[in-house]
This record gives sequence, C-alpha cells and structure tokens, in this order.
Amino acid sequence: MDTPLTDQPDDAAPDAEEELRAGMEHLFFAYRDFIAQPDRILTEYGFGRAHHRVIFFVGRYPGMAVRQLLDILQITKQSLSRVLRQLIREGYVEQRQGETDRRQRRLYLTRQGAELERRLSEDQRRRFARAYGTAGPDAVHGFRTVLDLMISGPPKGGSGG
Amino acid sequence: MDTPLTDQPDDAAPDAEEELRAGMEHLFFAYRDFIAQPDRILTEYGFGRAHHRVIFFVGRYPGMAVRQLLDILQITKQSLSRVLRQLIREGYVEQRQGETDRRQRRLYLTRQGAELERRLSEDQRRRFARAYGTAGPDAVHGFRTVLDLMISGPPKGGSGG
DNA sequence: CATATATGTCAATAACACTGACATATAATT
DNA sequence: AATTATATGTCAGTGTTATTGACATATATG
Repeated sequence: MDTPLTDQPDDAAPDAEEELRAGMEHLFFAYRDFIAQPDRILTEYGFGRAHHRVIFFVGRYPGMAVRQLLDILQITKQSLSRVLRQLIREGYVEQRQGETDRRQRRLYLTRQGAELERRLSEDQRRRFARAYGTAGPDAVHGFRTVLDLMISGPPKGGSGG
Repeated sequence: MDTPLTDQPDDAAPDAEEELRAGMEHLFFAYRDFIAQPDRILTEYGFGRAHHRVIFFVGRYPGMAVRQLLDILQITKQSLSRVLRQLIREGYVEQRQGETDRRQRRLYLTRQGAELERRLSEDQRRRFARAYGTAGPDAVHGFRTVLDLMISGPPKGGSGG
C-alpha cells in the first residue's frame, strides 16, 4: 500500500467532509515525514525531538528568553529545563543575562549549536525547497495562507510583543 | 509576544532561506495547534495521541489490517500493540479475521469508537473548514499541492495497494 | 514592603516510543 | 510435505518527553 492512501475516494466527487479528512490525513503524513530525518540524527547525540525544537527556535530568534520559548513550545518549564540544561552543559546553547531585565536568561546558539542546527534542518530545508520549487509561487502562497489560518491566535491578550 | 513570531523579517525582502524557515516554523505551529484540543479530550479517557491516530485511521479506512496501520504510523508493533489492546478492551475498536487472508485481523470502529472519533476530530474539522473557507479554493489547492509534495514516497516498491 | 515575574530544581508519574526475544497461525514456495 | 515468509501477539527492559506539585532565588514593579 502506498503511503498517501487513496482507497475510498475514487468515483464520486469528494464531498466537503472527505476533503477535510484528506487534509487532516496529509497534514499528519507531512509532519511525520518532516521530522523523520532529524529524529535519526538526534539519536547520534543522545538528543530527542525536544532538543531540536529548542535549537530551531533559539537559532531563529537569538537572544530569546526562556519564557518566550515556553510560550512557543507550550510545555512546562520543568520539561524545558532538562532539555535546556543538557544543551547548555554540552555546549550547544549559551545563556547571557538580559540587559534591561536581569532576571532573564537570554538564549543563543554556540558555533557548535549552529552547526548542529544546520545539520538537523538540512533535510527539512531541502524538502521545503523542493516542494516550493515544484509547486510554484501561487501554490506556496496558498499553502502559507491556509497554514497561517490554522494557527490559533494568542491565548489571552498577549504581552504586547 | 504573538504566537507566529515576526521579529526579524521586516524591512528587507525575505530571502529564500528565510521563506523556508518561516514555512518550517509555521508548520510546527499549525501542527501544535492542530493536536492541542484532541489531546485535552483524550486525557478524559486515559488515552493519548497514539490512540487518536489509531482511531482516526481505522475510522477513515475501515477493515484496515494491523500491518497497514503499522506502515502508516511508522511505529513498532510493540508500541501499537499496547494502544490497540486498550482500544479493543474498552470497546472502541473491534477486530475481525480477514476473509482472504485469515492471518489478518481487520480493524473496525465500534459505534462507541465512531462517536469518540467524531468528538476528537470536531475541533480539527472546524479548524480546517474555517481555514479552507477563508482562504478560498485556489489557496486550498496550493496548500494540498505543497503538502503532498512534502510527503515522502513509499520506502520500497510497495505491495501494490 | 508586598507582590508579581523569570528562572531553576527536586520528586513522582504517565504516555509513548524503542530493542530484543520468542510464540502461534497461516500463506506461499520449493 | 517441508521450508520459508508473513501477520500478529506478547513479555521484559529502557529512554525521551511530557505532566503535576512543591519550593527556592533573583529581580522588577507596585
């Protein structure tokens, strides 16, 4: 059996319900395949998916505070703590005290961390680049539009970003 | 800070690298928000995300064999076993021996299982429906095109499903 | 000074994945 | 008929990532 299953919807015009469920299914497949290769690399380091998420966001937003990372990942600080401690101890992430608010520990990738980030995201970037290139700009625009509409807004009023 | 972060890319035209990383980030957010509400419901039943995946796919493809489910979920049979056993014991899924191949245990949702499936997917269907409706057919087409291109092909030759 | 925020840590627990080993039933092949 | 392969199931042990609850320190804000 092929991976994107196509058993039922064959003859009749797919109704709205079917279209929704197909979208849900394919979102699952896309995400599953999106994280497969990084997961393999991470095991070499004794890291897991959580480490990748931290490395990705710290790499993308250098100087990010722990609180922001918690809001993004939507996990508890206890969960993040263990992962972050590991990454810091092993030299992938470093902390610097915030300048305006000295309670904050702002997070940065070390050079070693940036290297790992590149390695982890290599397959993902290639995957996106290939899909974007093949689909063309209009499709990419549609993809981004739908994806953004699926993201929930901020839970409360937000802290004023 | 708002949830889809928009700090760096403000003035200059976003380069290709930035566009890829933004896509990766938003795929993460979309998936995170996509599974948040079902996760909450599942805790009421003492179930987890794995149970939802089984219920979703068995509901979508009734009569699916265990092997097919393993190929889709890409987990080991030991992992699936525990989840499936629970769902069967508690009356959400039932097995029937395959007719042509009597080694197979074909999987079906019970009425109770179908009810749970509907409840779990309610928020997801609404989320998709709203995004699809707002974005419009062209964007939906682009979304599906890109998503499908991101899915890996079958690992080998496939069994001819 | 009181309170709130940002961060960190300890302990216990659960969900969900893994590997390895072994078993049974049935199908397919030789 | 015997061998091999497939489909399924189970037992035991392990690791990652998440949880809740409790408590601590440093700093900011009222």
